[in-house]
Amino acid sequence: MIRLSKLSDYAIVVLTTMARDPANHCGGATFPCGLLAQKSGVPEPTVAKLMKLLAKGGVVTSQRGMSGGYGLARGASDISVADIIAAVEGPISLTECVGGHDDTGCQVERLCAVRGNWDRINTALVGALSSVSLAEMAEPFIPAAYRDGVPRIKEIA
Amino acid sequence: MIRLSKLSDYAIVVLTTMARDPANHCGGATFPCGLLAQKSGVPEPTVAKLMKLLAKGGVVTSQRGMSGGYGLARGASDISVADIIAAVEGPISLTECVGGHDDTGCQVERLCAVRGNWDRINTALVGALSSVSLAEMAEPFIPAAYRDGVPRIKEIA
DNA sequence: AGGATAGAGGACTAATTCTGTCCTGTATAT
DNA sequence: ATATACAGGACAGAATTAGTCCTCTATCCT
Repeated sequence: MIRLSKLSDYAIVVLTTMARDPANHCGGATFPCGLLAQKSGVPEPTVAKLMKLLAKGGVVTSQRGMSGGYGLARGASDISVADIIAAVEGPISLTECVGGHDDTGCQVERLCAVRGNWDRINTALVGALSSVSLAEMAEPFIPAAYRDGVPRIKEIA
Repeated sequence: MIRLSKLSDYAIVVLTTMARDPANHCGGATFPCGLLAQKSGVPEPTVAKLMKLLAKGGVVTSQRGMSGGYGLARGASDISVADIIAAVEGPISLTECVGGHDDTGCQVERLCAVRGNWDRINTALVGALSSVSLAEMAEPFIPAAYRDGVPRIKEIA
């Protein structure tokens, strides 16, 4: 299974929480870690770790001092899932030997003529992750049965 | 970094070796583990482990006994990278809570309204991995400078 | 038939990576 | 001045992965 680290998963959850919060409807709202932990259900130390990474990655802005906190660096539609993952986990790549890491001492290197071809897959992957924005992730999840105008139970009765 | 396990990486390398081998030009050739290890540069015990998984996943066929070995189950163009990864690592999904795992005891579940939205990303990811075939991975890697008909050094002189 | 080859299946150890937590230092608003 | 809140790094425990090995079964060749 291709795994996303839990940290990235949490990042999406926390950022989604921020994007959804009414206080952020005008944009620019800041939330301290404790509040984010409370609203999202993610443990506070973990939230703190996360936000530091996200701030460094330019996904959120930070404000120190009293009544400080973190806020989205730009609109939720302008933040892609790829941005978030890159901030938390570093550059997105499936294998180690993509992008000029000639010093990894890969024993198969001499015989491995596959290397360059991974680029295609990485490109496809990054494209897929870039095509989904935080705003889309923040949309309420609607079970398939209720999509496309299928009437609710109440309306059936 | 979204990481592919090393095993999957090796799988691509080994399968690529098989697809490229002249003996397989007519298709249906079988290679014992030892030979595959030798040709690919991947340690033999690892190759053995790999091939078992790939056989179980239907990517390769196995033939026991003397002069037996493994062969591609179908043409290299009909084997996608997604097939290979699925065989080695199990179902492709970025997060644990996709696909009805209601018993994982996810503490955030109640507050996590993101779950269903991961499907979009998973779909995009699987699409990306399905769109690249083993045959494409087996193509010799040509540095960008020499693509698109740029003459080789020899031809320049 | 008998021996040699080669895969099937599973168990196990070591290493790596990830997770989650804590501590100290610095900036800011009241 | 002081309390709040982020910045940065260090660290121990847990979980996963990697890699190896052993035994059993099937098939081919002599």
